[in-house]
Amino acid sequence: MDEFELDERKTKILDAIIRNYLETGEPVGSRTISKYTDLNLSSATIRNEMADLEEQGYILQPHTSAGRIPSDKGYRFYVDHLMEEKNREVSEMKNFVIEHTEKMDQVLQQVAKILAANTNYATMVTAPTYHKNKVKFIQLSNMNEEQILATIVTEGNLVKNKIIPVNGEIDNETMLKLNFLLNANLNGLALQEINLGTIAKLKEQAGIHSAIISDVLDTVAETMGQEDDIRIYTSGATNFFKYPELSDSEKASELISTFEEKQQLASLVTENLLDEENTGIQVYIGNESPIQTMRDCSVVTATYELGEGVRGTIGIVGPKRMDYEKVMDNLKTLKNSLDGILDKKKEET
Amino acid sequence: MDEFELDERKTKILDAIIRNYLETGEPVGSRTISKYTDLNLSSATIRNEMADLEEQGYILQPHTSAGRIPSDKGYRFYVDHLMEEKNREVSEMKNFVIEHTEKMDQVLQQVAKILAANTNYATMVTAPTYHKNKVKFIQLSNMNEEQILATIVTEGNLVKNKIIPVNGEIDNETMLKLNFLLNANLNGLALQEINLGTIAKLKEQAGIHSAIISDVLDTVAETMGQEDDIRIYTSGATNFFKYPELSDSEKASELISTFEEKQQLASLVTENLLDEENTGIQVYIGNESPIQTMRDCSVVTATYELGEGVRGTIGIVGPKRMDYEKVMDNLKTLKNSLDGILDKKKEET
DNA sequence: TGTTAGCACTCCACAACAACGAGTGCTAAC
DNA sequence: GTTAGCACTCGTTGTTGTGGAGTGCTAACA
Repeated sequence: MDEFELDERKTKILDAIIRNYLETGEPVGSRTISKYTDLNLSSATIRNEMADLEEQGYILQPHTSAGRIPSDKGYRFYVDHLMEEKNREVSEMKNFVIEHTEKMDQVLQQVAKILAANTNYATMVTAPTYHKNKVKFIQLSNMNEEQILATIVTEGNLVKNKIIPVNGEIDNETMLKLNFLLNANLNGLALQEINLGTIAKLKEQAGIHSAIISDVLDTVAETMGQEDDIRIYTSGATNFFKYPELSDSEKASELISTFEEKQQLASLVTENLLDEENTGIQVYIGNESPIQTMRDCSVVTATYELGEGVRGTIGIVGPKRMDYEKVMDNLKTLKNSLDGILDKKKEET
Repeated sequence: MDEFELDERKTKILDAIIRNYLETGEPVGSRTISKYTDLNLSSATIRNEMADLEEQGYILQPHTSAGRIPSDKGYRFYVDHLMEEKNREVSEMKNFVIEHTEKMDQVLQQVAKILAANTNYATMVTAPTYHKNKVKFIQLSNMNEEQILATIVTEGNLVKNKIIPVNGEIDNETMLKLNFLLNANLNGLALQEINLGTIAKLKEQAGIHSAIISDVLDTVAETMGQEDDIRIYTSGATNFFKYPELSDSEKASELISTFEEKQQLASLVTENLLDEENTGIQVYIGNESPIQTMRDCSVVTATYELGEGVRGTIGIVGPKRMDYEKVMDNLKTLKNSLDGILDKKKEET
């Protein structure tokens, strides 16, 4: 119950300190606050209050004769209680996304880019993964004597192909039979529902072609079980240079590396994606983040859900003194634009 | 005819200056060279020779009382005439690549990573593009009442899918006819060979389904005309920080941005890929590079050819004082490993 | 009892300055 | 043609001192 530790005046002062620091990035002194607020208090009084706030752990003094900066606890209090939540429009984005849903990867890259340009922070967007996704359609076709092509489509319209080598061409009748077999047994099933029983039955009915069934099932598993390669798009990694507290070459280098080796970012994502309840926005301040290199940063992520079970994450990484209001506003609007797009598209047509 | 401008002694001195500078990154003075070489000359003599070399444009003096550093012209001379070309083995890479040719994108990312770790420079690898590529197989299939799935496979085994909306299901007979039509008319053709005549003929034969043919042809064009989205994998962008001459935040930021916005790197690639003759290794020193942000860097690229017409590029970007011998050695070995892999694989099976 | 003015103190930032040394060009002697 | 010697240049590094922003504390005040 943090908020009961602070009376109204202390709260106002803390709010003023943080807002000021968010703007300038410089430690803020008592005199500044005395003028900045409408409290009509002298700097001396403010100093007393600041001493208290420091004792309670909301602010820090980089060195004896400097002003104060917010601590992680201070930021957390700000995000939880002080910040106003705006609700602007980012409607251009909405239309943009809706109009281009086919070329998902380019759209997501573009989303990351626009968001980075908009906020001046580093951004990441993960491609939607298809939790609870179901097989919609499977097609085997003869390509030539040595190869057949397997195509698998899921409910989320994710398509995957595999070229399967075979010995000698398979005649058309067998092909039709195999196609029928696969679709009859697998369509509408989620990955978890395809159990050993189903597989055994399939293979039995396929007779001598059971090897092909195996290959197809492998591809199905690969298509639907995405955990090994979440696609992550990033942009604006060099924005870290814009904030002196992150721009010394060691820190910047670490952070940018993390963005370059995109897989490291996955840990920011996975826990949120799996949590069925979580539909909102997460804020990690400093050490709250699961990624060590980001201990001097804040991370804000939002989970979007294009359609039933089709989820991805958008994240913004910046200095702890990031403009939380703006960032969360951006993320919310974006999330709202993306949520349920698949369903909306269906309704339209 | 640069080499006739320099007598043997001047050449030796220039060689010594450049090698020394490659190692240290510091301007090198006459005394150092006097000891570094086996010429048994005093520093004063070296100074005289250095004055000549400077006048001829091979070396530069950052300021009056500093040693000399190589100019672009100096590096060029070094690369063209002085450097020894080693031929070590990077055989691990070879096996690695051969064993994993299915998951191309992961392999290429890995290649970029290994190369970056090996050289301590920034690296880029472009996915092979399929020049002169031909249609191998086209398959349309009914997914449900509203959608059909088009799958296109090229000679290079590049597969692309498109979901095409239709009004009402198409009966199986029509489907077979359309499939036959497409394959009979398009198989074996390169993009350039699919002309208006072919298209008109196709549409005519398709009758009321000519709209579907249009959609399929669009997808074919998209699959084979790759110029808009060359996939580029990068690694080690933060290596720029390792070289003081590139690590000030402005320069580093520019360079890293260029690597992040991968599309900007495409200009390094396109000219080489299209040039049928070019099979070797390109070196761009300083302003020779087509990318402005790399004026303080050197870029070395190699074009590999997995199979007939299936080409990609590997590039290394580092400071002008990069270890050209090592870099070119690495690239050559890698290139040799990749060249003709598709054909080799065929022979194996 | 809470608020404020005043003051001595701390400590960082920054500029000025000096000392150093690596390297040069030039001259004169070998 | 080569080299020793020397005066000179100029960037680097370390020192020193000054200014200012901000603090904590004390004492006076409402």
